[in-house]
Amino acid sequence: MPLRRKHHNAYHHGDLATALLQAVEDLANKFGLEALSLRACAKALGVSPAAAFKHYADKRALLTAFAAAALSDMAETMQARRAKAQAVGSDAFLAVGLGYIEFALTHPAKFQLMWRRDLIDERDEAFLKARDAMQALLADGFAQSVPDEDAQAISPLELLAWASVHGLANLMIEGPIARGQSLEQRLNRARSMLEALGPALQA
Amino acid sequence: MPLRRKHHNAYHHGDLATALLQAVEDLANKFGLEALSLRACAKALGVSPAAAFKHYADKRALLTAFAAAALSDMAETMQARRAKAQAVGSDAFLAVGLGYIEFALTHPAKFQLMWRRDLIDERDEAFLKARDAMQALLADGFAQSVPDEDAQAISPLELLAWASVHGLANLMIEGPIARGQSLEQRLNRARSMLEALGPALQA
DNA sequence: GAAAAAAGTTAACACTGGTTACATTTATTC
DNA sequence: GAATAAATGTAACCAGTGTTAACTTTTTTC
Repeated sequence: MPLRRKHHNAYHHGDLATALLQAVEDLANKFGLEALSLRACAKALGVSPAAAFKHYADKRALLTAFAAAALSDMAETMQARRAKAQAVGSDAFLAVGLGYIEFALTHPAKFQLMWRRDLIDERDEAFLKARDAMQALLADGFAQSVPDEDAQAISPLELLAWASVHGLANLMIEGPIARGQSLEQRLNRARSMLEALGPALQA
Repeated sequence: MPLRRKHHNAYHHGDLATALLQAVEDLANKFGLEALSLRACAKALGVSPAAAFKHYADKRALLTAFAAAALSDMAETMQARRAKAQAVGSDAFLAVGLGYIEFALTHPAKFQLMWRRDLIDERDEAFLKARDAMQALLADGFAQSVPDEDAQAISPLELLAWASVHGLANLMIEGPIARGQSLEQRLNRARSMLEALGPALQA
């Protein structure tokens, strides 16, 4: 049964637009990105397949909106981690890197969809804005000790940091690393990896 | 027109089993993994859609065979790189890492499909064998200076090396890094990244 | 309260894709 | 050269998907 809110009964869903975004996440997490379909989302919400088109032009538009929101989410999470670390005085780099990996592991659908060029519209303004914002945050968080000549360019060290957390997230989500282990165990391995990266950052 | 070989005319293809593997690669590289279908492969080979089932139980079996071959290919490539580097006396670690990335960039279909748990049968013996072989090769190539207590376990340093090349490959293939740049330019960035990793390996 | 807008439903279309049953053609075996 | 096996084609089935058109119900507007 859908929730009933002020001014909304069973016929009018209330906020189908955001409910669809949630359905995308739920179904993608349960059955995988490839099994995702508009019809499945509609069915999960108890709504007709055609209803989605009143809120999104097509499937790609829905997934693009989802990806943009996912990017913002991720950026927000990492920003919070960095701020917290700076406040406490602990390693901000480690906090950002771990935040990246933890977000990916706890929100696999969001993390995976935001890279799927075949499923989303990369020219979408909101999406591009969100992606640039996260990229800037990454460069900022990863390269605090490394002075950038060009703020746009990504230095080898920044790239190393980004690639290693990105790669570990992928290896853990769809690869053979740490399969079947708990989130804590995985994060411990991630922390070890990031600590091993330390010497490269001072050099 | 299909090639005609000894004892094979247009009706009997000759070696449809391996031709299908090639078709998988070609179509995946051209149109992406998601656009891949048995029918498209059959059409590309000028063969009926049903013909594939005489050689593979189903679509998944074909893709699994492809993934297993891809893993063997990749392992072979990296082994060759390592041997060459050792013969010349250059950095074997760098050679293996660059080999990983170059293989991924020049054979994106192979690289991407071998991680797609939703498309292949991970319990397949040939596939598992190939994956274990590559994993062993990676650990061996990446961790020459790092003594392993447990040969099965992957040390933080090994993980760092693997994750960074894996991540960079992914960021370059489907991510926003080095988009539109030539293979050489990309490999240069990869080399810079790997060189930045150097200090971590000596520590 | 009537008119218009918004949100949903129903029903269908068009297409794709994997898969199978059965007939047909070529290759191999004895 | 006949019999058998192997390889392919034909045709269809069936389930699923995105999408649209036309109609209905609720909400908002004036």
